[in-house]
Amino acid sequence: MEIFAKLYLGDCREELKKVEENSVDLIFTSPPYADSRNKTYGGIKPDKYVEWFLPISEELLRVLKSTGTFVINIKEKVVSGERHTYVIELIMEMRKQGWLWTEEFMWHKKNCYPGKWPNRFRDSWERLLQFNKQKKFHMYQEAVMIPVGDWAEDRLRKLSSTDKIRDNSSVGSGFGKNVSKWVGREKVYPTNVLHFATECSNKKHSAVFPEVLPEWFIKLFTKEGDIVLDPFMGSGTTVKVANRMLRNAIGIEIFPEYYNLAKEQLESTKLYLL
Amino acid sequence: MEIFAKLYLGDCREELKKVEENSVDLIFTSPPYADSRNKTYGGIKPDKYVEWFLPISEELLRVLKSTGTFVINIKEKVVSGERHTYVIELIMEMRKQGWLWTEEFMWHKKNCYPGKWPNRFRDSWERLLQFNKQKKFHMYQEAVMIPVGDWAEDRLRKLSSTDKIRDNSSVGSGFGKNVSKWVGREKVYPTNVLHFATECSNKKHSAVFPEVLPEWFIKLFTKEGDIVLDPFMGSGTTVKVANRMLRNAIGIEIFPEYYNLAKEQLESTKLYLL
DNA sequence: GTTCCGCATGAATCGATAG
DNA sequence: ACTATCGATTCATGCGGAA
Repeated sequence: MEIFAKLYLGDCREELKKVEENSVDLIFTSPPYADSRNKTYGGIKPDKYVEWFLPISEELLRVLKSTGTFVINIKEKVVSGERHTYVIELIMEMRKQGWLWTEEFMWHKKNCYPGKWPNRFRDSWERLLQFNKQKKFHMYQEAVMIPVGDWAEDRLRKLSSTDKIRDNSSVGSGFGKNVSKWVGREKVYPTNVLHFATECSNKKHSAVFPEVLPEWFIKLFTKEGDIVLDPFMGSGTTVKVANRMLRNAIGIEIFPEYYNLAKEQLESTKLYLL
Repeated sequence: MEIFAKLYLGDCREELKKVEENSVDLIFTSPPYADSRNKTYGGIKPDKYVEWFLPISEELLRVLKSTGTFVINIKEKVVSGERHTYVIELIMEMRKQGWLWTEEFMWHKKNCYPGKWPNRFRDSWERLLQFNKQKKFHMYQEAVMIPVGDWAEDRLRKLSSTDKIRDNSSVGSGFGKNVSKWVGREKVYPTNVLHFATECSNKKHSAVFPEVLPEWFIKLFTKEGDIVLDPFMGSGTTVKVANRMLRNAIGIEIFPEYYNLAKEQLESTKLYLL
């Protein structure tokens, strides 16, 4: 099977027009949060966030297959002591565009940012909003089943990325090495709460989310040969994981430095696939 | 110290009028979810939920002290394949009433209800929305500190003596440099994600939330002798826990059977206090 | 070849200070 | 009064070099 990765350098509001309608199986993305990544996206103000995003979600609605899924990773920031409402406003407005707000998954970040304040604790969770175009969509629940018992989460978390790469070819999907240890164990379906640590530490580039996050949703909502889109590619975590899992990938990134980084990483993934 | 428990039988829209304004330190409640508990509040339809709740939150705003906190345990249900929007609409509307949406805590239900559906997984989290009347409110963070993570045990135990002596002034403000700061520390502040199992005991009445849930918020937002209010008392979990923790309690319940159950349970708590 | 330890680094938030 | 910048505060993780 020939797997492609199409990368576009530019503003996704423009670049998305090049993507064919009803062609994408899964959109997984983490758009710049309000007031962050100022240099690349001009630092969207919280009050302007919905207005800024709606034209993009309109395009995403166009390119997604009717059976496809859109998963967006987002969290509202605190503005003058309050949680801002732009995320929940966005949900309301996207529904007016025709999106169905199917589910809200919870990403529990085990290693959240530290800090102490007189009026709040550390924020250790983010939203993963699932949107669909219709009630019936493709979902491969068996692909993300987990062994009974809570030890599984720990095992998965501690697998190094090299371990995962090495064994992917033989297993075809996901978490590789430890699969052998699951044989004979009873498996259950997971819940809508995901426990993953962020990848910080001193790598050359640290992504905003760990590879296991897009991996989980790619397994759940696509099969091999499907098309995965990330309109805010960043350093290309989603695209890279998609290709490794034998899904086609489309990535858009406005910032040349990130775009090039993504391209480099894809090269090494390609070599691995051969 | 004399601790009271005032229980009212009736519709909280009426009974709340009997509560003095600016008198309550913490409101902790889990209102009937849309379409559930049909017999008590007439089975509020999801589309009417906000409209139904706003007069109540208006009264709650009146009775709460300016330094007090309102915590509401709620989760939107699925209606025709979508998460309904009544919860996020409620947030928007309560802000118009003057409430500040300070924070959204996450209750991760470790043993959530079993089940399987073709297009979604088990729902294992609920929202705990924190509202306040002003930016400054009472919060006793030290009361809910938790043991430090396992990482510390392994690592700090073996710190060399030079590491322990090393002063931080020479290195600047780097937190990581200064590991010695963590020697002897056993407690850290929690995050905004709470991991509590639901109580599935075989009592006659199963509460909608475990006792540790109101306990955690009562510890965090009140001190002994303060007043805790639950306008949807149910079988009285919040009221009972409050009294046991030497906080005064006010509870309102519309359904006589629950009201009586709460009264019974309070009697035994009283005996315990003596 | 393990295990152990030093260390940088996070989608943070508040309060004070400065323009 | 309203915005921009800066310092202070705080944990958990994985990499890489050392034992």
